[in-house]
Amino acid sequence: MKPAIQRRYRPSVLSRLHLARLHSRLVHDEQNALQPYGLTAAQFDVLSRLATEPGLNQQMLADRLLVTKGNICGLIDRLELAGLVERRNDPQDRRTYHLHLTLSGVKLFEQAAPALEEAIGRQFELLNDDEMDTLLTLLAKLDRALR
Amino acid sequence: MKPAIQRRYRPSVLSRLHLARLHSRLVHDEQNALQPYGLTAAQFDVLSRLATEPGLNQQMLADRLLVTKGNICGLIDRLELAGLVERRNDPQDRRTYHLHLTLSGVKLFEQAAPALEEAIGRQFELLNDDEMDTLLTLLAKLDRALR
DNA sequence: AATAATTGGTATACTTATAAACAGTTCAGA
DNA sequence: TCTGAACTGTTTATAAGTATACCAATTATT
Repeated sequence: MKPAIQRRYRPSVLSRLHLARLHSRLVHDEQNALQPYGLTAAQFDVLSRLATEPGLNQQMLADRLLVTKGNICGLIDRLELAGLVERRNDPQDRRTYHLHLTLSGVKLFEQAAPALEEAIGRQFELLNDDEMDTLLTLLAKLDRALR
Repeated sequence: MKPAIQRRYRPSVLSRLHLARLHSRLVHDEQNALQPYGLTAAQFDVLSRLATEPGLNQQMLADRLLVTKGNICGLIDRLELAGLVERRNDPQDRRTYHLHLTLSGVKLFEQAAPALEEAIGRQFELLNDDEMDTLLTLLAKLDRALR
């Protein structure tokens, strides 16, 4: 039973490790919440974005979600196959598609969204209003630094 | 130019969105820092863990990194092929391997680690000591809630 | 008008991740 | 002893994700 060597990490590295592990756990938790609806986190993100900005094209959607258009292409393929999203042609520009939720896409999103919100609420319920505020401020500050 | 519909999110959901975007940017940034060394973030994580806990088996390593053993299997395959890690047999238990860095694995890690630390330092340099402390506390609190 | 540069979507190859099934090994207990 | 449960690593199928190269369509430049 030799003790593991404990490195002393610098505060920034320690924060980064914590953040990575927390993120991993949050994602795992949310996958569970979405599973009953047959959605992955990435698919939900697409539905969510298209619910608020219908008609986006694939490149713009990729920019919103911070992923590549190649990734979006496959995601939309699967969502279209599942009948949740449709590609509509643009009469002005034949390179592009406008993405829209189908009726069942809207319905599924409206069921899944509250379930996910509730799961997220539970994840953060240990924080009081002040702490939540502080966290938001710090995250925003870091976010700004990397843009 | 129709304005995008702005949903009003609850604080917990807003925090979660911020956190997801921040994580995405941090990862992207770190991939860039590791690229000169021919390492991905996942591969670096393996090297880092094996540097502090040599002799781990694949299941234990998977537990440490919060991933599955199936994932580790492929990761180690590639790292072994690159000559950075080796699998050593256990004379007592023929099911298991002990994982060790090779000499070049150690060397590469010792080059890449400071570069990554520096990148992480830059990511957090906008926070002063107090803020860093607060962030750590909040992350730890959330982390605990999900364990 | 002709050509060049940019843009949008797709295809391919690779890495990472999960879950589930599988094969061999170890070990506890009847 | 032998049988069954548990464990270790591998494989497979599926889903994301990147980077790169490509084609077709649009826009800018000369």
